[in-house]
Amino acid sequence: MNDKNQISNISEILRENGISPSLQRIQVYKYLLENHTHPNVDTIYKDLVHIIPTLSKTTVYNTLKLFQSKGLVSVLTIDENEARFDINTHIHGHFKCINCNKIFDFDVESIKIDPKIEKENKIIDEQFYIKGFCKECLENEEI
Amino acid sequence: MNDKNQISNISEILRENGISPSLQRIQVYKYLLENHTHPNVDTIYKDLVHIIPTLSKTTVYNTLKLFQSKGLVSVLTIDENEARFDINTHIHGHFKCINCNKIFDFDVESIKIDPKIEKENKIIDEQFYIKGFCKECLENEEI
DNA sequence: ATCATTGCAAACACTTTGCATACGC
DNA sequence: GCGTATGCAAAGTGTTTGCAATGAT
Repeated sequence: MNDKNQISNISEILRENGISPSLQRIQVYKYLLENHTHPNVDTIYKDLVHIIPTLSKTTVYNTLKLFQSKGLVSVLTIDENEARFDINTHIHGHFKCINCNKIFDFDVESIKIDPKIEKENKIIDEQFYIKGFCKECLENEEI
Repeated sequence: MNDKNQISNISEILRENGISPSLQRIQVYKYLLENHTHPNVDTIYKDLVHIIPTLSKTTVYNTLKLFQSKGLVSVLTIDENEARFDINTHIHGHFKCINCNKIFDFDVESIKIDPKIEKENKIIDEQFYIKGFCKECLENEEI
């Protein structure tokens, strides 16, 4: 798909979710689609300001909050200091290395919880986090 | 168990974990033992300052960080704004209502993840969070 | 006497808010 | 033209840091 088509696709997705597709919103969405790296606000801002020189961090915050309220993105709170963002796809887990701070996805095959929880409450979002030392850190360093 | 016994028990637990049992540390630990309410730092501080009038918030931070590093408590990052604390017991999930902000525990019967994750990395901590609307809010309000 | 712990105040970092400017239909 | 979106600057808030005072052995 060429860039023009992709942008009109994104515009369509945003419109379907009740969001008027401004340049900034399209670019933030495109960024999250293309970067499944759990970026924080600062990273998104610094990368996009090259494309939109007038971009402000406030707009990034506003946009992400808007996307979140429409269920387009999920907020990872695995990091104690700052929010990280992920395009909403299938449910998966996040592993954070407490040595190198890398966050990576992993598949979750099934989670069995007390069925009453799902029956009695309305679930909007689920997150499964694991923290520890990642493979690379275990191999490269004496921990 | 009377209070004196409990305090010497807590002292023992701390000592076993390489922590010298100061008055402040004992009281923070006791508080977490008796309040499974996922308190934040401010709540712990405000409740304990009645018992230890000279207590400072810095000490609460220091103590919790120390406990965390020894694996005595786990830090919940389910709340985007602030850390919440829980005495480390068996693994269980946390549900946070996005309407009333209450956090409650629920049983997790099993979580099946890609076995490679457990084999290749060293897991220190696991957290399973669900956000949504709780039973009471669904019953009492039109959401 | 020495080393660890406490606690005050200041600094930090992420996030939100207020408001004026600019944009889009 | 009018309502919405943007973006700057300032304020807010949870947390950390520096350092002096205190406490324990």
